[in-house]
Amino acid sequence: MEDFTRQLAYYGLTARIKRLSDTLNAEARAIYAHLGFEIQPNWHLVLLLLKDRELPVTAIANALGFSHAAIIKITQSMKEKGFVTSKPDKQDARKQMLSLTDKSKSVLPLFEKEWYKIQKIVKECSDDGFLESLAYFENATAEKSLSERFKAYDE
Amino acid sequence: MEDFTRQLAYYGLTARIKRLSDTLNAEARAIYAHLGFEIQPNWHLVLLLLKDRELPVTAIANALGFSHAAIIKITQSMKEKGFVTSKPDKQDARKQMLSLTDKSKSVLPLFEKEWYKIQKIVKECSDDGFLESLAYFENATAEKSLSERFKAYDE
DNA sequence: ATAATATATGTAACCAGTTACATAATTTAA
DNA sequence: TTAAATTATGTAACTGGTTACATATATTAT
Repeated sequence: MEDFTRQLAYYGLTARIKRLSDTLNAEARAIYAHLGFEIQPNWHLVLLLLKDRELPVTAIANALGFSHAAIIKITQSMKEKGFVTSKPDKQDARKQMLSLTDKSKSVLPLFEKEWYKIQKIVKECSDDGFLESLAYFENATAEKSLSERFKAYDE
Repeated sequence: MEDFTRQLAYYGLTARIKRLSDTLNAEARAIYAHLGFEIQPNWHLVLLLLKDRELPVTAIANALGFSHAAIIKITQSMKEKGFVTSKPDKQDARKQMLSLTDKSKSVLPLFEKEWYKIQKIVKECSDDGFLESLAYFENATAEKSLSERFKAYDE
């Protein structure tokens, strides 16, 4: 029996999306290993985000759609590898402003060259409407979540 | 800054897919809680798969695209809740044949009614090409993985 | 027949995220 | 101006998957 989840159409969507997510992650890891880059998936988001700005944890979490706890973990590993630093905000002592180190800035052009290739390859594997379809779904569920829609269904 | 990952187009795909996956999972949980169903996301895959068949662990793993270890964990919880049972295969003593219990069979029609609603709602949130786009990506990366494509890129 | 290889299940350790909770700083309101 | 509410960071416990390893059975080759 080949891929039961496809036969299920919308019933199998969740599982297929999960699988796709795991695949993309594993592939990113494989590519970084191949290149000898000591970075992990998702770090590129932080690197690109902080490229032109300095931001506190919560702002990064909001921009990327992760929990603040996740951002703390991610940036802590990035700190250990010397890619980011933090210093308390002068105006608001609660905030830790995160920014790229010189090391980051010096390797970023190299990273960006490879990310560009990856992006081309991902695009090559996507049909024309993929990003639009994804945005459509994101917009629809942001407007009214699936569970809210479900509760409203019978009324 | 609203959703930096969208600005990144294909650079942000992985993160958006991950987020979508997590959302779908959380929403499924919320709906089951709302309905008072004592099942978890992914269980429906196993229930539908075993509805008309008896299968060993590995076959389920292959059909659903999970590791066999994941299937063991999932079906163990399902056993604890009384939805599946296992018995050793007569022909091959290595295999544990998994099948639905009477309890499962009796509640399945009720579950299927609600899954139908969920499926309608997911469809409502998807634009026409979504499943096709997803299949396109799955096919492309199955044929040649992203990391293989990457390695071949420069040649 | 027996040795080597392959397959099936099960377990352990790990991983990257989550939610829930704790604490400190800031802002708002009485 | 002080109490209450909010916001920001950080930590702990949990979760649902993974890979790596161990063991039992079956299959293949000699």
